[in-house]
Amino acid sequence: MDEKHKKENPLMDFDLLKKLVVSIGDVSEITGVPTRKIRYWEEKGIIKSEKEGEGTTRRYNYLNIKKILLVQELIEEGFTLDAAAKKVEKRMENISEVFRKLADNPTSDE
DNA sequence: GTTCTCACA
DNA sequence: TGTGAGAA
Repeated sequence: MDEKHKKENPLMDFDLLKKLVVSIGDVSEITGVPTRKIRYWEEKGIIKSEKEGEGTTRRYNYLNIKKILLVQELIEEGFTLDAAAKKVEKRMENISEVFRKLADNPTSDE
């Protein structure tokens, strides 16, 4: 049906996604993962968060949330943190690449 | 609301 | 592996 992008799709608001940065509490609500667990994973080095300027609060962007989501799914399937982390790292490479591509060139039809 | 540490299952 | 409780 749609062969070309005539208008902007709200579901493809990559600019918003790239600017989307929330705290650990919001991530726990979105991912359903307790804040304790998120800090625990980061403590193990599975996930990484960015510090907000002068604040010490962790800030997570879309990629971080996606990573947490992937880890959670894998662990629930029976994988361990290290195993899940490895698989997620692999996935993140593709995800970040595709995401960057789409966000930088949303008018490309492929 | 967030951070950290100590301790437990 | 994940959580509870206390303290700031």
